[in-house]
Amino acid sequence: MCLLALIEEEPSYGYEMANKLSEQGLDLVSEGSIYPSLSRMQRSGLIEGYFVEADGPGPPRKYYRIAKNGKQRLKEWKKEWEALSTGVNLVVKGENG
Amino acid sequence: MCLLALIEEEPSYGYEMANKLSEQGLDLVSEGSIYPSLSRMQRSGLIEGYFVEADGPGPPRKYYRIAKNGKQRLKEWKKEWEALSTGVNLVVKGENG
DNA sequence: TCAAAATATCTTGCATACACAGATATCAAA
DNA sequence: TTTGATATCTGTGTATGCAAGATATTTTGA
Repeated sequence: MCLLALIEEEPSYGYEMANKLSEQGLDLVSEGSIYPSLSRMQRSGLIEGYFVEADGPGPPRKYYRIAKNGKQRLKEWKKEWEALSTGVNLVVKGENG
Repeated sequence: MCLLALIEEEPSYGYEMANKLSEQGLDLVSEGSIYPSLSRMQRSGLIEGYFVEADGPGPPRKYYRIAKNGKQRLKEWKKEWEALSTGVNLVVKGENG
């Protein structure tokens, strides 16, 4: 979901997304998770990939943009995340019967 | 973490915890996940189990109370959850570089 | 009396996700 | 020409989650 959310804001590539997530404290998400996840999302039609030559050093970057299905899926995922995090917060803060 | 948090508040048993979590909208957590998870936590010393006869129908209930290691672990998990949910919320709300 | 329903736990089988580690490729700078 | 930064991808082991079903006990009601 986070990868999709980043891509929705603006197209990006794996390496850059790993760094962005890491900046937000989500450094548990390593490249070994990100690349397979991006591949899966492309295969299932949530995102579209295209290559862009790097301006600096390094091989071509595989950029991804969000697809129509991806926008829909992201909306659902956000709702699910909302419900999940709300529920978890209620439980860990001890507000339950 | 949610199971531990429930048990810390007051000792409980799997079936009851499943219902409590479900009330908070966490009905993704089915019994097929809860019982193995409780067993693992007992095996690793985070919680302690004991049997209590049911007052209504049904077989004896396996109650769990939190152990010393469990309290410590729960504190860590809460901190991790805090960092994770904060990070995810920043990303899905589009507040990143 | 006997069947059904509610309560409660546990196990097996399957799929999948992920982290870790390492392989690979490209280009710039020293 | 070697090092370092950038960038992607893959293989392996482990953990985990769920669905589904087996099992047990007691109450309720037909």
